[in-house]
Amino acid sequence: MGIANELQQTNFASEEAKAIVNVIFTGNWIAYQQQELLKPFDLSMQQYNVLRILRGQNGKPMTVLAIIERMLDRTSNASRLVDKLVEKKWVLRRECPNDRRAVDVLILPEGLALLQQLDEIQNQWVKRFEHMTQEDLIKLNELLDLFRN
Amino acid sequence: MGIANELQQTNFASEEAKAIVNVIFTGNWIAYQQQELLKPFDLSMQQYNVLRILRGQNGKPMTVLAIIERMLDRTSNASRLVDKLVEKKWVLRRECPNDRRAVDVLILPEGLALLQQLDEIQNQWVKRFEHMTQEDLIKLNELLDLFRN
DNA sequence: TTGTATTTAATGTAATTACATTTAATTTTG
DNA sequence: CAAAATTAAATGTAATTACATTAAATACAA
Repeated sequence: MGIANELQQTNFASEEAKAIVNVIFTGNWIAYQQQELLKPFDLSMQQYNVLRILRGQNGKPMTVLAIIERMLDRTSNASRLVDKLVEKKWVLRRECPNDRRAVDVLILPEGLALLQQLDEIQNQWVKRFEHMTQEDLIKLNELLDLFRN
Repeated sequence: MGIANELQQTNFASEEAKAIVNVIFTGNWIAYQQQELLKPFDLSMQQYNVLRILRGQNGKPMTVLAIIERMLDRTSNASRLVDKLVEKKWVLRRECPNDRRAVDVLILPEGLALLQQLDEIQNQWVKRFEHMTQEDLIKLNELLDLFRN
């Protein structure tokens, strides 16, 4: 018996206590699935997140700091994350013209192509949530937002 | 502006896509808070989880494998996790009498006392969810369970 | 029984992460 | 302007984690 079922069975001190464990567990669970999905592309979730942030800029460059500010999972290692993306030729790094301390990062066509490919895979993949109604999903999102205040 | 607000603003491809990001993000967010809460006790979340599993045995020993099976966050490094708990004198490790390959792990009174102290802190801490009704929390737990199928 | 396979835990390792420090550039202040 | 403070990114490091391998004990099969 996995923990997935066990969560329903275990008796928690309170509904709050259960929600805390449930949110963490479900987050890890879905993160793991996403990692598996990205593995064939040699892409970590954080790298994927950075690529999508850069795509959102519509061609405009971003400094490393600006990237960090928008990352879901903030880390001071954004430099090394960008390193990996540069290595794989998905992004370009160059000195920022107005501020020589800063570094501009730009997504390359290869990176955009990769994201497009992943968009399609994700669209297929989310079909696993067909058992949830649109109303369920909206409510879940609302409650998670509420959970964080 | 943090990502917390940004989640509401960003336009996702679908409610499913938003839920995926939301569950992961909220999981990381609450896990971080829990880590901060445990930090003064020099206890990681995984160690805390193992201690609670052992408490659940009501004094009966468990093998490392049995612990792994019940862990929220499965890892093959349970050996090293138990190492840390032994170092801190919260648990006892001894050869399993019926199977000399296996190792029995037992929570010590010091470990139980630590957990009791943490129970109280957690009870105080969950008050931060007072803005959610009991009904909200139950619904959230249901939807998370549904999300995992 | 004896050799093979399996099980249990520990260990080796490479990569990742968190946290602090460093380096270089810019801004602020006197 | 010059010195001090701040900022941006990179780097060093120690700890953690994931994954594979090892070592020892047990189970199984010929």
